[in-house]
Amino acid sequence: MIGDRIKELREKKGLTLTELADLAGVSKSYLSHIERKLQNNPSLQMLSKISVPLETKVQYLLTDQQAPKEDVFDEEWMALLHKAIEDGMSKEDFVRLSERIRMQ
Amino acid sequence: MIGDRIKELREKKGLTLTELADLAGVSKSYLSHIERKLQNNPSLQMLSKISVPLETKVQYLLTDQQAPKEDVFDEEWMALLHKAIEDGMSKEDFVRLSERIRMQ
DNA sequence: CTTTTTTGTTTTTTATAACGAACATAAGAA
DNA sequence: TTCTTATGTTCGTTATAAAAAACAAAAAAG
Repeated sequence: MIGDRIKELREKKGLTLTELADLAGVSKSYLSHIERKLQNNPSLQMLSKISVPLETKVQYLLTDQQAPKEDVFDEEWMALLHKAIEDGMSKEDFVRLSERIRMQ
Repeated sequence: MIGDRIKELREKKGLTLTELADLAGVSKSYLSHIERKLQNNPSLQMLSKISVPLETKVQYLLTDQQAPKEDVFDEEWMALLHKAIEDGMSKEDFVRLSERIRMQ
């Protein structure tokens, strides 16, 4: 549910509800309602505003963290992989290092 | 913009505006407004309803029409990443790992 | 051709998202 | 202790998302 996701990201950033509301330019009353799921139908613009101080994208607000298997390759993963490849990571590099990390 | 995206997917599926509205359970008047961008602030529930007959996800409605993810990376990359994730690699792990590769 | 049905648009109305202000509660400072 | 100050909640209102209905234009059927 979107309310849980927002609260989770907000607290991960160490922001209070009031702080996030101010930074995002939305009312804290409504943010409170959303987080407690008294309302759970925010608009795109609302989500877009909130995503800025949370330093994320609207899409990521919608992905729940216990992603089902088919959802493993969400947009965020794709972005990360894309950037790594651009930075010069080869498949061999990846295999080598990921195995080493797994072993330790 | 979301209206263009919806119209694009609707037409790709060969659906009329009225058909999509009926299938999704939303009013055609509002759908018309959204597609023509007279309104461009739909709610999550609205997008969720529309995503069903369009056979897509809300997240994908929000992504602009770049190449779908399957086309960006090849099968081998997908398999490698999939395996690594199954072995417990988190996004944070991946970022650390790719930074190390970049540094070497 | 005329009539009917399909398409999307415009208008009007209703429901509710979202706001601002008042409020409660607790934590910290005096 | 009492007085602020920071936090989130509840209340009352406003703005607007979304529906329903009426409409226009075209396409298809007769």
